[in-house]
Amino acid sequence: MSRRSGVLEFAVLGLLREAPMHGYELRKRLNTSLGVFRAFSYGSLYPCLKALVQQGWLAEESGRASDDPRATPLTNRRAKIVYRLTAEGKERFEELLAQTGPDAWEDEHFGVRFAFFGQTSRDVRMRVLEGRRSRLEERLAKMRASMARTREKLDAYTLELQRHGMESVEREVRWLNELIESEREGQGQREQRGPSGAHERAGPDPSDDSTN
Amino acid sequence: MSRRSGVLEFAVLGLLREAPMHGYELRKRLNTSLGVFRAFSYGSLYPCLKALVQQGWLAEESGRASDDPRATPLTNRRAKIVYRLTAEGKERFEELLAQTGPDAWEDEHFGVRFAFFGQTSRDVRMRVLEGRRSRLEERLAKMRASMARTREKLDAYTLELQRHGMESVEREVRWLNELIESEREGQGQREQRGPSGAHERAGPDPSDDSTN
DNA sequence: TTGCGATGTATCGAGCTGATACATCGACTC
DNA sequence: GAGTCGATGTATCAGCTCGATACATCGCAA
Repeated sequence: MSRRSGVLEFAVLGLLREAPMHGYELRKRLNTSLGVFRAFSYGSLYPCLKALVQQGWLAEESGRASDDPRATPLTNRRAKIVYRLTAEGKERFEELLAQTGPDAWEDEHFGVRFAFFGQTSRDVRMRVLEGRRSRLEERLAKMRASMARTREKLDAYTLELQRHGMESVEREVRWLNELIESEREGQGQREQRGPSGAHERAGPDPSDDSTN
Repeated sequence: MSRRSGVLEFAVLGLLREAPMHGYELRKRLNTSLGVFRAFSYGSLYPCLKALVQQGWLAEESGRASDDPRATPLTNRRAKIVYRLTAEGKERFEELLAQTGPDAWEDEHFGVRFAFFGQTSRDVRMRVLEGRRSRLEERLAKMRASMARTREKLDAYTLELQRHGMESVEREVRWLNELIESEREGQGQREQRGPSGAHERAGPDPSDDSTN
């Protein structure tokens, strides 16, 4: 339950806060909603769920189809194990939400933190966004220094790769700037639940309205 | 030596092709030159080096500072172990370079492959670039479908995260398009060693000319 | 009724990371 | 010249993650 699985813990608690769920669905949500940046496997998820139950933050609501007390998840006809957030788990999540330490803006954590921004205060959001931005600016500085140092020695393709990498980071900084600006504008007004139209762009192609 | 370490193997062979090096320097190069996308730790590198020596692709040129035959890396005053590519290793690298299978355009491999584009033929470059592009377009299609399916159910921040993620992928596709176009333009002309000015942008801030 | 893909829980080997240990070197300070 | 500090350099390990896989049921369609 260290660095990486801390993210998983956070995401699981956050998702279960909205509604009880079983492992399979939890994993699907993780890898679609939040999963553009992160992917988790069953090999991580199931042990994590067990650990969270152990901690008392989750409770199992075994949806047994059979009354047979001998039934186990393997022998039982259909053994969904539904997980529900306990009061302690809710507290734990609030606690994690309020944390704005450096962990919150590292690559591994930031995406998931952002996905749950709607459940926290603007103070916290601002701190995380600004922390992330300064983290990326540090990285940019290093990349620039490194490129200045090595630019002559490098292959054209290697250079192009570095250029593209740097542009990606620069782009993310611009994105953060817009978000921060958007949070600032919201100040004093009603407590709003999202970035205020920093991007008013068109949605995905409406011809693709598959409900599949 | 499977999926992931295959990347490390490739990168090590490629770097040593230019010049013999010892582990420490190898790792520095890995995490600056190619390292915008990937990072490798000693825990991966040293075992990999040993395995490559085992395979006969690398040879150790122990730069012993002492003549004492009892000297080991630990007791010796300064035990650099310089690795050199053998003829077999060179062959192996050519073989890997020529591979254009699906592996070559997955997230883990593509960056490193690209960094060594200068050492391969345009045919191979085209296949890898186009493979990568279609891979990303698949992903885009899935993301669009997923967004169309869930857009109403989602929090504004989650949506914004997905939007940003999708834009990142779209941006990479545009980059690939430019590169492919650039390779096509080079067709028939001299075998050129890099992307032909798809990006003529200014370099990093020239005020930062630290030689450090 | 047979086959297939989605749903669902669970485990394992292989591999990677961050931390750490140990040791030397050059440069700097006091 | 003694002490400190950061860079250089090799090496290992606990802990964690992933991809693959096993097993079982369900719904559906040919």
